[in-house]
Amino acid sequence: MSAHDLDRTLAALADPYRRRVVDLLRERPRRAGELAEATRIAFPLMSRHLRTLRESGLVAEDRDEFDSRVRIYRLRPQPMADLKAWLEETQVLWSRQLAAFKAQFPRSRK
Amino acid sequence: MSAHDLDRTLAALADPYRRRVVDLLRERPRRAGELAEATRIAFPLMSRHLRTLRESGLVAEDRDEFDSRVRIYRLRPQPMADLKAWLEETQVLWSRQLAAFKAQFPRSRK
DNA sequence: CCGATAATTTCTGTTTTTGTTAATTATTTA
DNA sequence: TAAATAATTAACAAAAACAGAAATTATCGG
Repeated sequence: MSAHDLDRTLAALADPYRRRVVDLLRERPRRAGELAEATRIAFPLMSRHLRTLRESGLVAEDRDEFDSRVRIYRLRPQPMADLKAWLEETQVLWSRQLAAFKAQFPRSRK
Repeated sequence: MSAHDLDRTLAALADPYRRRVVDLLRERPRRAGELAEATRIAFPLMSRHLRTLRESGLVAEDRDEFDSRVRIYRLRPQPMADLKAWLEETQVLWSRQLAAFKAQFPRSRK
């Protein structure tokens, strides 16, 4: 996972509509049209947001097995897992900072 | 923590320079000028990125105790903790999806 | 094959964000 | 108090992201 990937993930998640889509998809996969209606935006607009999400790797598209006009979107776990890993790394370095700080003032303040 | 806050956090993190700053700050607090030099960008540009980070709540600014021209930036934990919580919520809903899916096909595929 | 449906792409104008350079503010030091 | 330093704000041009409307593609059902 490169730093560049994290950028794309974060940029994709930074839009309110797109985060709304992710919020919907984490419950279950949904059709493109369903996402547009639930979000109250025009189809073409949703379509472009979905493309952005696809290109960032956050979602994937399947076709409905009975009607292949219908595109079903689902969340892909990897990008968000990578993001979470980065956040966790931050927290590790953080607690290390805190430890170093405490070591400077060893006298506990009881 | 509102959805709006998450947007600001994500938007702030979505820029490569700003993420570089966060990467530097998670090791230890640093002076504004130090951040500009380490990132190889002009001071005014860094200054604006720092403002964005400040406004998102990701960093805070202190003055050096001996020279108050110097501004020292440090990371604030809350926004990233909130973001992590959102990611974890996603993973919970996720595993629920997976469980529901498995329940539909109870026959394990030995 | 034809009309209807699901969704995407293209085109275009607008707003936001980004980077540069110049000017400004606040503080320290001589 | 004047020069130097640390950093920010202001002004402006270039680049990118956004949203709406129209046109296009692919597939289904009769």
